[in-house]
Amino acid sequence: MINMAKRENISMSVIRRLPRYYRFLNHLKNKGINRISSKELSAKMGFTASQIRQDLNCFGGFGQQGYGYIVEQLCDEIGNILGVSNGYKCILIGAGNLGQAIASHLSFEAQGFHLTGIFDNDPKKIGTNLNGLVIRDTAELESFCKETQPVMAVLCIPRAAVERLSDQLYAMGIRNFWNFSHYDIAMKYHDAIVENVHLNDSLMTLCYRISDQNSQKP
Amino acid sequence: MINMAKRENISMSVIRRLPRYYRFLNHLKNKGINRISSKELSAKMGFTASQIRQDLNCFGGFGQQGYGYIVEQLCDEIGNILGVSNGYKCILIGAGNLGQAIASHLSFEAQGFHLTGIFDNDPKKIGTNLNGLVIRDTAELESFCKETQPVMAVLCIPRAAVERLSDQLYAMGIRNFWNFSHYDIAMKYHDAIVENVHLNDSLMTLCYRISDQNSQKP
DNA sequence: TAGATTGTTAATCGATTAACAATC
DNA sequence: TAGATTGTTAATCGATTAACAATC
Repeated sequence: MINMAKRENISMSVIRRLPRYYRFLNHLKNKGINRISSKELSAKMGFTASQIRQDLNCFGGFGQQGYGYIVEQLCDEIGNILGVSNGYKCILIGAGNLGQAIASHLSFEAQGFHLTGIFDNDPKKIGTNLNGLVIRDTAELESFCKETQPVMAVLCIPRAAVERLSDQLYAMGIRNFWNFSHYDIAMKYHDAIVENVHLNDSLMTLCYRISDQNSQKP
Repeated sequence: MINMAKRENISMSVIRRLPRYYRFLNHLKNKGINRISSKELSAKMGFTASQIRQDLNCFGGFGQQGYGYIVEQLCDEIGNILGVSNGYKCILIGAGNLGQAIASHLSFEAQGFHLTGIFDNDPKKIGTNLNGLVIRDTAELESFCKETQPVMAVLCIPRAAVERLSDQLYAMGIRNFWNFSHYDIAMKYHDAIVENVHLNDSLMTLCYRISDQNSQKP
């Protein structure tokens, strides 16, 4: 809705850098810094100034020639582009350690989403409170979704459970997933948006890099 | 150590795909599948067959012409490349929700690392048990590291705490970090390997993609 | 042997960087 | 105005895909 003028097929490489810009600019804004040039930002963030200008200009000309960018304005602009105040309704499935961590994360820090329901199938957990929300029985999923129409589901359940549940969620109209399981859900649905957080993959990558560095030493 | 013959400056794009290969091949192996061609794997994983062959050949010729790859052999080979049985000693700092989730994750699922210590500065947590390890006072960090020489540190603490602690960890010889904070630690040390998991960034990316798709609908 | 599929080289595509005219 | 820095086009670099000879 906002400034869609220029936007057209933004590449994933650019999209993945946006939150980083937002993070840094927010930090500068809170520190009371007013103005910044792409060159200065480049030094702070480790991107080239050229890339920063290139990235920003996918969405519009936010700077002033000869002057640079106004931190607060640019920050808000990127916030809007990201949709930090969209408040998309979402549900979280799986209230284990990870689910609990994500739930508190979602309530306190994250923006752009509004957590409306938490589900688990452990009788010990059902009915208890987590960050101001009562944990519901997975059996209630269908009625709950019919009523509240969540847009996104956070999947903090094991692989096998996702294989079972994802079809149900899809059938209920959910097309967006934040997936923490090892299951590659994106292969299944052509019109779903899936953001994966594969912690194991991340850790293995680190392991490779450590091994690799060690083997390159004399 | 193993098959370093071909390996030379592997790109991050390739490295990030390795755990995914490992995951899929492991799954096939467990299902008792013996043989697979790059074409079949391509259909399952959503990479092109060409890319799969290209990737694997960074490390060696693991296949047989006219036949394909032996699943178990290829899986083990990639496991070795990743270093899944290296058992690098590591410590975890921050036993909040996320830290707890990661600790159980590390003990049960992840490979390549061995968690030897957990630290927090909350008196309520210190001394309690988490996944078979006692939570220690952050004040003991130095003596503990001198004694056990961990190679990697998992950072499950807030940004401000990382700013303070990272220098200490670096001074104690730790050069590898699995960083869950919003602080970009990699900018600080030229010789550190940092694997970031920025959950907020991931979530914001998802938010952007949802907004973007909605705005492109009629 | 014929068919299949690899390993590898060449072609294409996309992303990053450099350069510079426009302009505040 | 002169200096600075953007927005944007062109050049470079790297990653992916296609093609095919080698060979099981």
